[in-house]
Amino acid sequence: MVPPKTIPQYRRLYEILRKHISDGVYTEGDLLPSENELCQLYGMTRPTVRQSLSTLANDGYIRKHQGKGSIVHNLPREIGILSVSGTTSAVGDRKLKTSIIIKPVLMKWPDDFMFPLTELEKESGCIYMERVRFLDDVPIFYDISFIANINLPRITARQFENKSLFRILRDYYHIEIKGGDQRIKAIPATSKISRFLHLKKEQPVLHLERKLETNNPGIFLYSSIFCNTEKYSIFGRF
Amino acid sequence: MVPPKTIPQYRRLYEILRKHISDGVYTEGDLLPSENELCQLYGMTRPTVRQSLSTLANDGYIRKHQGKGSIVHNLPREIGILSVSGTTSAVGDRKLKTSIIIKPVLMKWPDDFMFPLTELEKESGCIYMERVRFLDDVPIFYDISFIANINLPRITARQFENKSLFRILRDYYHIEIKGGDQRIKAIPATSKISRFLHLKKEQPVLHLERKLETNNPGIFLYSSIFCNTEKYSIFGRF
DNA sequence: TGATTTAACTTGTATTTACAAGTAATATAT
DNA sequence: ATATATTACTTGTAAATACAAGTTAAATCA
Repeated sequence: MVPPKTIPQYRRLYEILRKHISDGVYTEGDLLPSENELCQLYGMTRPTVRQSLSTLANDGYIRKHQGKGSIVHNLPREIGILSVSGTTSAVGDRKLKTSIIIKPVLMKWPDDFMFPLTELEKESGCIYMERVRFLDDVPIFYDISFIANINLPRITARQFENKSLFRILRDYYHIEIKGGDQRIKAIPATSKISRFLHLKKEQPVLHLERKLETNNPGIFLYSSIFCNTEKYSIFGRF
Repeated sequence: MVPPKTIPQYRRLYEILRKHISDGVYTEGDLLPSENELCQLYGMTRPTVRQSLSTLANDGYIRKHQGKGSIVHNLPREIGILSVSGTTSAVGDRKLKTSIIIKPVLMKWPDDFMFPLTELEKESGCIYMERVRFLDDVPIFYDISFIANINLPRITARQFENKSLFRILRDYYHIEIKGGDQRIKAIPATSKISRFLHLKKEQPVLHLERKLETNNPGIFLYSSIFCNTEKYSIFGRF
């Protein structure tokens, strides 16, 4: 479905080590093999290995200490669900069940949209959808997503039930999320939000407004996410 | 006060470019000089220049596009105040005025502390302080800070009025913040919080619980921050 | 003119080499 | 036995080099 790309070596090692950490091969506090050992083990040179390790450190999986080594720092993502920095960690996503509130529809952009739009985006209209995501049958996220209707044929006809929006975009349209900005606020739940998240009205919810960048320079994915943080928190690293 | 250290070249270039961006020498959307040009301009090799640029990209100051170049992305930190990822950006700190609620005092750690503590930390007791930070005379942050009382002679006697806690720690005790974890929640304001942040009781506030790491492996700085996000948001990048 | 190819850029990935600086355990001297 | 110095690790910084891959604009061809 997607053209097979050659994965860079440093990325390969990154994925291997990340998997080992989340699988528990290495656990909290463990010392990773030294950079030179990793070079030998995986047949790479040190700069390449270092690129893997610095990405891992950036995403919060390890801490590097000069003279000591790389120490595993597996913060409890499974509970924290959503990482604020670093890759949007599909880790926590595994346990999330998604239910579609409004299937993808084509519509005009809202007036006073949360982020400024380019002319191209404005005149293209947007694909709109609403979802609620559950953890252990408790609603945690109420997501509203927007994406400009540019080069997305038949997207409103796709099956979103089991696949994430990210996967649909990647598999059918070769659109990959590369990063983004977000704003975070605490707001009182509106009646709509409280209904979807099973909360009382006016109860505090976390509101994230995100602009995600893709490998296609003109195409952004916008989302407005309301989180029930009564039981779970959002994690971040810096 | 602090022993002068040699600053790495890549760090030097990072600071120069960061300053240029926040000073407006380069503005949003501008193309930075190419890597090779920067090499010539500052007499470094490309790997060194690239290290500067990737740090800038990580902190959200630029976006890199293969084949195009590095594009300035100066998100409005001045309004956003506090960055969630990246260096804790003293940028926004400049405009913040601090008022001390409780001067640093030595006390026992609270029971049920927000993060697990080491034995050494527990038996050392903690330095405790409370502050409120204002932007344009509007209270934005209510900070509660904890730090283990290890190798911090006379800290309770220091003048905190104009200096940030970070600066005190760095200048007098050679303690540098290297990174950290945080949890984010939306909670209703308690009466205490609402008083300090000039909000109504039960109004939503953002609650950040942070564990900051220092260059001293055993010493962490903990803080519990309550944010008034009515007018301003917290920014993040990922 | 208009479409296509080419060339000249840009950043991305990777190797090799060298030395600096921090850490920890071992060996040595007192 | 206790400091002190050495040594053998670790990661950090930096250079020089090469080619891959994406972008853009100029040159070429129809």
